Amino acid sequence: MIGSVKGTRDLLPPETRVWGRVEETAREVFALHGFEEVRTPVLEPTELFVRTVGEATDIVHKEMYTFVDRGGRSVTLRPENTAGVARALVEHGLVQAAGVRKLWYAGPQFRYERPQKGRYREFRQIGAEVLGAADAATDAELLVMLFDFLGRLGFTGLAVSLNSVGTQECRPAFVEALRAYLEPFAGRMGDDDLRRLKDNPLRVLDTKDPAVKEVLPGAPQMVDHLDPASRAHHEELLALLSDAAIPFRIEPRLVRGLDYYTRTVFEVTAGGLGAQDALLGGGRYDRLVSDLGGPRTPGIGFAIGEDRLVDVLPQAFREEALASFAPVALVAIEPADRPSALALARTLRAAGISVDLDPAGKGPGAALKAAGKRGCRRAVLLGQREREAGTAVVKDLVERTQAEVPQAELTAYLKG
RNA sequence: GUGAGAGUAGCUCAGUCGGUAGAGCAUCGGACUGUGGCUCCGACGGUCGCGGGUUCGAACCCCGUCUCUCACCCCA
Repeated sequence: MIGSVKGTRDLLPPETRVWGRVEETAREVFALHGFEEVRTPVLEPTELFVRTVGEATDIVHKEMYTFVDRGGRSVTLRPENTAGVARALVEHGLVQAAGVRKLWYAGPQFRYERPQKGRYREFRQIGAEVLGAADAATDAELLVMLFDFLGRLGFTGLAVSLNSVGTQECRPAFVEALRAYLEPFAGRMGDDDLRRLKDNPLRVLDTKDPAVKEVLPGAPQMVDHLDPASRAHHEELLALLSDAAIPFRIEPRLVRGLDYYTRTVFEVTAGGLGAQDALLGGGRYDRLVSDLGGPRTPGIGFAIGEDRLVDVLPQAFREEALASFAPVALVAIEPADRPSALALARTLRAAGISVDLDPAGKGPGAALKAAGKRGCRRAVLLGQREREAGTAVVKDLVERTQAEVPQAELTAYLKG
């Protein structure tokens, strides 16, 4: 037997109904906020991610599916989607100084990691990006949209964790201040934190080591080292979110794993996800487009881990989605009933009723049993008697009741 | 890349001291040729993840390997 590749999985019915509903909801909500869909290739030039996500990041360093294609080009299965969206906009000349682009996407991403709860090698993200707007109001509106989406899925009690990581100009000074503060404590650090201290001291703020956590409250904070413009941006965002009643937490130690973030960064965590508890993450990336050779264009976006989202989806939304697929089973009792069954199916479908046509053969008993297992809630039976009377028997498979209905009234009966 | 646990029928699992494998559910057939879910009877179904070793003999012990689960790392 050939199994699926490690860390990938098949999504099968009825679970795919839930995924479909989540994606439909995203499409609706995002459209209400003026976002349009964008689809970019799964395969991108390796250089795209090296330049944007950052050569020193774990994603680029050890998690990418990178290979040389038959033409000798180094290509990579995208580990995230923001770089691809930015690349596409630059390539097609769609970023102009004056224009604002609001886009969303949904699709598979790939990272070569050891699978565990909430983490797969192929995973799906639903994300949105705003390019061409640098103001705090844009950040706020993006988060408003995000919470509108989460709210429609039925999530309650979620809050967004917020921080500012400053800019390329003010961050180095902070990093040095942090390093200077942490170095005296190197003696109590394990190998992981020593490596972080050397390569990327910001990551030490994320440590899980209790001995190191102990000294973090005294560490310098990024918010105290922001340049005046970044500070003003941060404070304006907090005020706007308060006004909009978006639940947020200021998280001075929040850092992100992608190099391209500037100023605003955020994430939402959720219970029930195990150790990988980040449901979504995002932030501002004011240098990304220019780093790709485009005009200087600010941007901000988020990416939701769809696998994780579905994993902790509120029960009511899940149940509604599962119940949303319930075609009417149309049973031709004898082979002679097939022509009229086909014609009737066509009429019902034209009226917007989902019809699952059962093959004649094993008798109505077997057909009804099979229909119930497929999730049909109602069945329409057609046999010689009905054919002669111009009627059909409509059976409620849940209530176990039935009624004989004139075929001319069937559409109205089934819709009513 | 590191660590821990697990892999037996389609699914959930049992399998004693090492003696050539079982249950429930599901599936199929029958009781029941125009009305399902309950019940009863029967059948189908396994290279015990894979490979090697120890042994007269391995689902069971040993080694390797693959996959899954969880955690580290990292992130969505």
